[in-house]
Amino acid sequence: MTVTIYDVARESGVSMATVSRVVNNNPNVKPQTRKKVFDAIEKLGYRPNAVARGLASKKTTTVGVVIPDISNTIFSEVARGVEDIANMYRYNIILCNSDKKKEKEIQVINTLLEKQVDGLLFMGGTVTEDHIHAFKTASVPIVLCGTKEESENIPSVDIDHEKAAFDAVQALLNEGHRDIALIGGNFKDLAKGFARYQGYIKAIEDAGLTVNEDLIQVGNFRYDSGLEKMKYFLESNQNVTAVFAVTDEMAIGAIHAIQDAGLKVPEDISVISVDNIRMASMVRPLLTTVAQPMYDIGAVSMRLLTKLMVNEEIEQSQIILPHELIQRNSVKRLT
Amino acid sequence: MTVTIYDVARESGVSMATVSRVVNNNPNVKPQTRKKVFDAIEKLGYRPNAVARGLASKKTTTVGVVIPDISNTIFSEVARGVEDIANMYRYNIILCNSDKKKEKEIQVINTLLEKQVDGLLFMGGTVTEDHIHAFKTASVPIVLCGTKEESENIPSVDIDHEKAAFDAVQALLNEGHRDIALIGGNFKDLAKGFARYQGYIKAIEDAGLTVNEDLIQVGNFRYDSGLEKMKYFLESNQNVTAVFAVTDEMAIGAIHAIQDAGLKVPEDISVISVDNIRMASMVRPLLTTVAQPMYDIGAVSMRLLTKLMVNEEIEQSQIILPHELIQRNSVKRLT
DNA sequence: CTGTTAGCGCTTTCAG
DNA sequence: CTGAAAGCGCTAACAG
Repeated sequence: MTVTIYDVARESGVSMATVSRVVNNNPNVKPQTRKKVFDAIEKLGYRPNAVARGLASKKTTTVGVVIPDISNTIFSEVARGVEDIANMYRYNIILCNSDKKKEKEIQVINTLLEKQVDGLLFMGGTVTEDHIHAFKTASVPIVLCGTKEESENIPSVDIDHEKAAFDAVQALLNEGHRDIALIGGNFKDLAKGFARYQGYIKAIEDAGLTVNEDLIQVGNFRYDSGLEKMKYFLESNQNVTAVFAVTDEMAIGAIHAIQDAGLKVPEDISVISVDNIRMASMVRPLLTTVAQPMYDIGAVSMRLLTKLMVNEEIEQSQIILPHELIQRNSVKRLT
Repeated sequence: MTVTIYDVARESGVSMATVSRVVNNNPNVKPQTRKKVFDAIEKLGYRPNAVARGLASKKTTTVGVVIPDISNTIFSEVARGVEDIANMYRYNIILCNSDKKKEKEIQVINTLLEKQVDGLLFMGGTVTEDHIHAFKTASVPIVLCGTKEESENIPSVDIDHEKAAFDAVQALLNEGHRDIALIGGNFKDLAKGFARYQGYIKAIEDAGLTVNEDLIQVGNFRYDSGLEKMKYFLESNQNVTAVFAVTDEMAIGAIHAIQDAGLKVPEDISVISVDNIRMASMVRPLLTTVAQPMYDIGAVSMRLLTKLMVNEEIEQSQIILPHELIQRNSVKRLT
């Protein structure tokens, strides 16, 4: 039924080894022989079986990717970078959603390893002891994408979230703002929740101001919570002239809360955040934000992984990508 | 180095076959034996090799998914539905971006087939003869997700794009609008481009009106083109009271063009579209649109594929999912 | 309930 | 430049 390498060998009058060589572009084959084999392949409609190849060669040319949620634009942009580079190096991607649930993460890591992936890309929240344990049982390289862990023993690529937040808040400070509210995220989320919160604190204190706890609310990174927390600030009559939201989505929610209250951004209140999702330039006013290079985070992670998979020399295994303030129209100088 | 089923067999004093049975939950194993085997597995840290299993059993429990662009929210929401259901039935997903390029599509279909996936989910634009040819060489089931092809011989799941557009335009008509502009998409895209255009035409004609070619512009489905085409209508002083954009993104672009011109939505011009992406409820005014059940399209496709993969009886292989008008705030009755 | 024995389709020494 | 042969780690009859 299915045509195998053996059939091709017989048809073209050579051995399996030779067919294997031509299929794998091994140069040690006489052109004539090569042609005979190609003809037979064509004639029989032969398609190499990657599973058999994987078993024999112990390489599957596929890498496992564990991602919190592919339908979340941040992650899907990262995933695109991952896939493009994977594709460039002829790897395929097995994608698994984890919803940031530890159990699920560990579970998918294991099934990915059973599938004999040549490498693993892990995107997610926090890397716990259990994760590290699971990684240790792997005999293939792993890189953390958009996260990192304390010991810095596992290769990773991310931005400096604290500094990004710091820069955002400082941009507000530079425009004369002093009463700056924070719409943060769960501190359990080390990167976006905690580090970005820290950046806010640090910027405020660096400016010689004191942090006002009343000006801090924590949401869940999403639009609705940004809207809700901003509404709270407005209704509780806090005297804020600017707000820093740790994600664009929350910032956009905040903008709408402000607008819904009959106020204007940035005339009445300025808004800034971190991320630069596509939507940031699809709102009115256009959102000023600190851009995190999503695509690049994915692309660079994958590139790093490809090197690791072929035991290439690595100069730097803890990569911090640069971020950049994108000035648009949601921040105004305080007069 | 790596521990195999053979090592476990030796360690637990049984045969490979028995180990295989307990690993695969075959009930024909005495509890005691089962326990011995589990102990050995635990002790040796055995992890089944899915590649070897795949070669021996001719099943890989993985399905290939070809998707135009995972970073596009529409597709990533569909992909989430696909993954959830795949996961539920213990399948893994190999994801390949195609950018809707025919060459790339055909190419990834082939590599997916080489990887011996148990089934294929194809999302993309148009299904050509070449695609059909590629599908024919496959010995595994295929389902089209968010597309379909003329002959209706390939299982598919999608919505009725023409009817969805028709309903959107009719909603405008019902509110008294007569001068309705269309911001369409490339007609080469049969589903979103052509079918939705047809729905517009049909609704206008059904209402006894005549189509005004001056009120038709075609964009590229994205935000910027919606903005630009609307700007054109505004500047060319067309007397429109409402616009139907074939995608939410273009509709949001149109809303912003209107607002940028100092007019209001829906007071001055009403806007409606089809899709209901998440962003539709993250803009001001909230976008009125005909919802296409993205997640379900993915979920149902995958469910259909799981049935096909186990040769289950299929009652219906051309599935049309329902769409629904979501009334929000971007449409107003013409007074 | 358990063991034996063929392969699955390919890569990879090792010879020549 | 080419061929023979030994697996890769597992499943699936088949026999008992």
